Amino acid sequence: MARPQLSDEVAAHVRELVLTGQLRAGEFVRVEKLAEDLGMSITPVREGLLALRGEGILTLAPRRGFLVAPLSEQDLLDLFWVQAQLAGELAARATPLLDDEQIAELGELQEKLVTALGEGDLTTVERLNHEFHRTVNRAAGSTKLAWFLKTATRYVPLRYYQRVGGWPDATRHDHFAVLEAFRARDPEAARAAMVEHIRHAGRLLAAHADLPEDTGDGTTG
Amino acid sequence: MARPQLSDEVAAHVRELVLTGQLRAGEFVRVEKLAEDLGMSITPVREGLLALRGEGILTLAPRRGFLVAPLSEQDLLDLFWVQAQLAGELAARATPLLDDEQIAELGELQEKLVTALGEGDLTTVERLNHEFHRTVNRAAGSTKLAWFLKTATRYVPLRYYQRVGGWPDATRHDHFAVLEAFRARDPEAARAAMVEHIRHAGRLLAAHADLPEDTGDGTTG
DNA sequence: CCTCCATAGATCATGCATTATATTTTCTGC
DNA sequence: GCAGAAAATATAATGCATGATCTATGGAGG
Repeated sequence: MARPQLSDEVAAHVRELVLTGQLRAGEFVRVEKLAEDLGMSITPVREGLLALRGEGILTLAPRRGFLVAPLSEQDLLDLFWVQAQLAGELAARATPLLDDEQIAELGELQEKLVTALGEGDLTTVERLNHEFHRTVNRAAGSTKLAWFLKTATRYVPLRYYQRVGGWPDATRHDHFAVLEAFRARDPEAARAAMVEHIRHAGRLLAAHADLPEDTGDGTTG
Repeated sequence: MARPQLSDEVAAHVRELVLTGQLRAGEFVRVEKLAEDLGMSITPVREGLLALRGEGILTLAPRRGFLVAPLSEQDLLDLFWVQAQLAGELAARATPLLDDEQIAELGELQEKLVTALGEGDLTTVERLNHEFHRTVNRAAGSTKLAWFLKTATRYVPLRYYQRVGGWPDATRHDHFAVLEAFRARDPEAARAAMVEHIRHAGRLLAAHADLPEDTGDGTTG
């Protein structure tokens, strides 16, 4: 697979630029320049930017161009609130659906995570964390909830968690609580543990990111 | 404004086709045919379809085309669950932010709604319902929560509520409960009333729509 | 049953018309 | 004659149409 779907490449590229602060709120995203930078024509670039508008990351001023939507610290907390509610519901739903084998698998993932953390291999920690959550969310079996969760998660830059102080330790701690709830087959405990886990991560990330306190305008696009 | 953004027109058009069942799950959406039907070129059509993929309504099979994503009755209930959580949170946040004037305005909207309902003017009922919610959601002042709510709401076909038996009466009843919570300045009561209102609407809509019980596959796109 | 080829369709590149913004010019009032 | 505003022009970038390329599918032939 050489380069499937150039527009996806554009979306991923620009999303990173925005979330890492290389493109700042209010700035215009020039189609032609992007096309040149990425070595492609403007058509797929425009398509990718339209997709990002759909994600709420860009806004479109007709005949003026695409510009970066404002993102305040409160926005980030709100996004994590959404993530927490969704991940909590998925964990609760997954609880009665997880069989012994799957719970054992989650336990193994967590063991590996602890090991990697001991070795300071944060990239592996982040990968295992991702797998842990993916296993839970798939088990819950709700396409639409998973879709919303994925959308909320897109606001976290790639490979970002490992750079956030305190996150790896928090993850180790929080996952044990989630696992325990699964083993006890207690859906509401699983929900509570998962909600707390996500909000925990959100607080750490919001404190780490350098964002304005609030954007002031209630623009929805 | 003659025809701003053809791709938006495409997205709205196809969204309606899908949600009203004129395009069914698994069917391919042919770009060229759509372009001819709507009297435009294939470029904006493709752009519109990419936007719908971003909404989770279509999926993209590379080099094969766009096809309608499956939507089960459970999916619809899940979407309303999301809607309910978000609308509830927004109502709770709005409660301390609404001033007397805004609450009075909501009361007036509700009075007009009752009147319109008495006259059997369901189109006006739906419009007033929309205004009622919009007022609350704007007052809450969270761009991101509002964005997710809007996205979840897009799965309800336009002018659909008025065709759902029992919805108008349910709305009249439920809105009073929400209003009372606002007047009592009780955020949690407002949340509970709003959650119940949305879930109520969701149950009615799911019962009205003719959808498969479950799609079986856990495809997320 | 496997291979090769024809065809339909998606995907991307390019070009043109349209529109918003910046700049310059012209007009008006003092 | 000069300052400021309004109008006209120039420039730049979007938005759409068209055309070329590439890929996946279905069927004929081995």
